[in-house]
Amino acid sequence: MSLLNPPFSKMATPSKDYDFSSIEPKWQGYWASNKTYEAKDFVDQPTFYVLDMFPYPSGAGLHIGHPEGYTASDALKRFKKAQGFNVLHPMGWDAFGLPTEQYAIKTGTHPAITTKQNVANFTKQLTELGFAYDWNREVNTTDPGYFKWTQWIFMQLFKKGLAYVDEKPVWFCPDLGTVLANEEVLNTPEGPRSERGSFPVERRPIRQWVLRITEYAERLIAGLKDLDWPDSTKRLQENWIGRSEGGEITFDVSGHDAQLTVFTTRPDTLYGATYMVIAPEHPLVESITTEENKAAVTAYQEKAKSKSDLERAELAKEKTGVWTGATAINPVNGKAIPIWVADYVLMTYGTGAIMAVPAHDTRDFEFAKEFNLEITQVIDDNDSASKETSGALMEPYTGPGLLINSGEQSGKDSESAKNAIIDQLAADGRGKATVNFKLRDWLFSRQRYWGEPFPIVWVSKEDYDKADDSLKSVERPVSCEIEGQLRFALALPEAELPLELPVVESYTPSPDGQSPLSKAGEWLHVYVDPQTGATSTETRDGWLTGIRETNTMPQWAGSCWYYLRYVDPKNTEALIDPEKENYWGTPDLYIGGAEHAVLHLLYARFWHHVLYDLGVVSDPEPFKKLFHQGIILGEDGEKMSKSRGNVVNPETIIADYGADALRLYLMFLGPLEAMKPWNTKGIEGIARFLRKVWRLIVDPDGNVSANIGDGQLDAETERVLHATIKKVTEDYTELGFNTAISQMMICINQLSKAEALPKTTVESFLQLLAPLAPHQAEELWERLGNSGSIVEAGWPKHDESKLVKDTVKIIFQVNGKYRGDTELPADVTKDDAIAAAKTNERVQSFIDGKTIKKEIYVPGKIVNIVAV
RNA sequence: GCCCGGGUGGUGGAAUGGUAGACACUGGGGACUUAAAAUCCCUUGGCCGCAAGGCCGUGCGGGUUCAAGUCCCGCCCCGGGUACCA
Repeated sequence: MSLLNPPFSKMATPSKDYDFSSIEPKWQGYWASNKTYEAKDFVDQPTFYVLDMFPYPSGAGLHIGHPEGYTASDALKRFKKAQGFNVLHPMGWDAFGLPTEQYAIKTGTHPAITTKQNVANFTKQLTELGFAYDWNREVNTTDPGYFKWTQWIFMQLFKKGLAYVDEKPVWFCPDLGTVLANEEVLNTPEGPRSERGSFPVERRPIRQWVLRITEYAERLIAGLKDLDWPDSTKRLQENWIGRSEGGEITFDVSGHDAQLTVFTTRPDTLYGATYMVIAPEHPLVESITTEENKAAVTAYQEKAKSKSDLERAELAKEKTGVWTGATAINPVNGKAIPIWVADYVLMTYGTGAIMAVPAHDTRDFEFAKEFNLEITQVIDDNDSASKETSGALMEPYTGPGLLINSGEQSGKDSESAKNAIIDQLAADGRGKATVNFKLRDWLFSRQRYWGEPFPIVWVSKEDYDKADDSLKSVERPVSCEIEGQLRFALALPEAELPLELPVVESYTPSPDGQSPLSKAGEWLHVYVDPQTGATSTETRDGWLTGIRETNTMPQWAGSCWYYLRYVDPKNTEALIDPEKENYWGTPDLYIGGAEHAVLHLLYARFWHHVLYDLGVVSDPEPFKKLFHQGIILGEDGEKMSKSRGNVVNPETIIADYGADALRLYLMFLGPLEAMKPWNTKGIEGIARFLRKVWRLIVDPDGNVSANIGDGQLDAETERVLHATIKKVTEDYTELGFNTAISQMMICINQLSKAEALPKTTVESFLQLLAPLAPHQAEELWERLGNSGSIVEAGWPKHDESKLVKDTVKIIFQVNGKYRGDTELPADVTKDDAIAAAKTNERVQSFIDGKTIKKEIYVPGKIVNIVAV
């Protein structure tokens, strides 16, 4: 055999049988040149938009995880197209990103060049898997024609007052001279270290852009309600946003003209507040700490600063803290209570200060025990909490109950006391009901080269006043200190977009953590027309002196809205044409990994809500229906990774078995949403199935099999065929590919037994197979004498009447146990079925001499006789 | 700790409250072949039995039901997410 046999090939397929290595490229070329899967705007057909999470085109190429979700969407696309939908199934590249930039730092290769090569490689690999995307709609986040609109969206956020600048602590590694993302920092016994090189890292406050996602928190929670998403993902987002209702209460600090405001969800426990805690970073620490306590407090603050969040959490078991020496006055009972500093209180949540109620809060209880602080019970536990003989609590009681030791509030139940106490405080302006969110504003800048530049120019206060309002965030001007000078942010005019990245000599951030763009002198310094915002490198009369923003946007930016751009990818006038937006709507289905359950999906929803407010899109929610494909594990059941050496490479599988086999096998492994181990041996069964299909239609000489013609199908085979059409259609609709494939296996086993096969029968079968094994299906479709793509032939329909059997198998049970069965007419009556059961010998032997208590007949299925 | 998933043969998995193990993989036996590949047939949850057949069996313990892998209650184990959110 001519193809025998590359040394590493497991291929066992003679070319005569099914030569996928030539058939597959043939059809890939056919779909491309015939634009079989081109999505046409405004065609009078129902539309279906299926969206994949687009990949980051890494140098490593595709791994087996990519084809899993992509096979599902490709199959669904082909299925929907055959059913007569105008299908939009595009692909693109989330191409800004760290690895490309690091490669640039190492080799000096411009990231755009690397990106281009990687995209070419990914495109080739995706094509070889038979994914027929509408490449006319390809988008690339690094393409200026694309990021022009990413920048445009940012500009709208800026003008709406949803963007601001703040000094936020970020991880910085002096040895690497770079800012690191949280996930690039490891927690080691020696303290936080860089993942690469294991150098010490520290938190440094660096100027950052921040987006006010928290202003949309309420809407982002409310919007979840009507989404067809996995419940677990919805809950994850809900918890992430973390809405909690409570109140703010203001305490006076004794001996100071200062107040301490805390957030609490339990205002009902206010009488039990026996001390207060403020975060080490709290601004009041310096002013209220007494002389005697200064040294200890400062030392504690220093220690807290060097701890990572992770350490702070891990060391949580043992509570630490120091007293400031100051006290506060509990507004309801006038009691003076000590103010402590402790890192179990986070500056980033609420007000950075709490009232501690040790009797009714686990953390406060632990802390009070550690430092011997007073514990006053104010909610009656109804004797449910364990106590010492003295009556003191041995554990905090966090449940509801009646108030005790609470002055005039005593006797109220805790639920109604929450409002009552807040109302009481509100009367003197010491409290109000508030809602707090765990969600924090979105840190939206990176000190990197390979990202979208911000369309922002910084100018002095005087110049800012001269500039036209259309360039400003009018309601909330954005300002900050740059190089010791107070500066204000102006947006570029739309005509200046896209603002492209300058050519730089080095992609490494500067030693102080500034972006590489800060060294691009010519690009950096500009003059600005105060009226239009136009920029120039040369000054003109009355123009303002500005410097550009040197941070770049994070990778999330480009992926926040790409699904909109697919609808109108080449539009230079607008982000999206409203008529096209209206025609296609938002994706009917979004398939992607659960690892993006929170961040990507939340950020994209936020932007979409903003675009909705701006009138750019007609619906506030972008992803109505979401599906998470599972993860393919290595053969050892562990996560695939190079270090474990259990990585399965799709290219090798295609070389050995073909893309159709890989696609089918990926879907056959188990439910799409499940986490499942790869098993290379298992693919044999799929390869066998495909060969069987081939042999059913093509004889050993390569001609159409002699038994295919216009013969008559026997009744049982016909029943199986129609059952298969029905099941496969239902399963595809719900992405139940594994069971659809089983059913097709059952069908092919039945068909291979049939003596005569009408051509239409095998054609129907091929139509069912085509979404998953498109190459082979097209090839056989053609060999059967058809022209055009199989997808154009529509989708087979089952005939319910062919499914009806004349007889049904009735199971006989005695006391719920199987004791026999028989074929009976499908319309058998209850009495006849029971009578038949009683004549069965085995049934008789189990009911003989017993009293029949009950007889149950489940029509068409079961007779159960209860006898004792 | 909290929040999600999930525990079914040697393996991946299937099963609107109605014969548990479909469909595959692996293993065993056989046919074809000089041989191999490919293909086809039989067999493949455990125990007992020559057989007919019987008993047990879906993580564990209870419960509801004529009937429970499926529903309810209480646990155990595994995987993922999250981390003092006041």
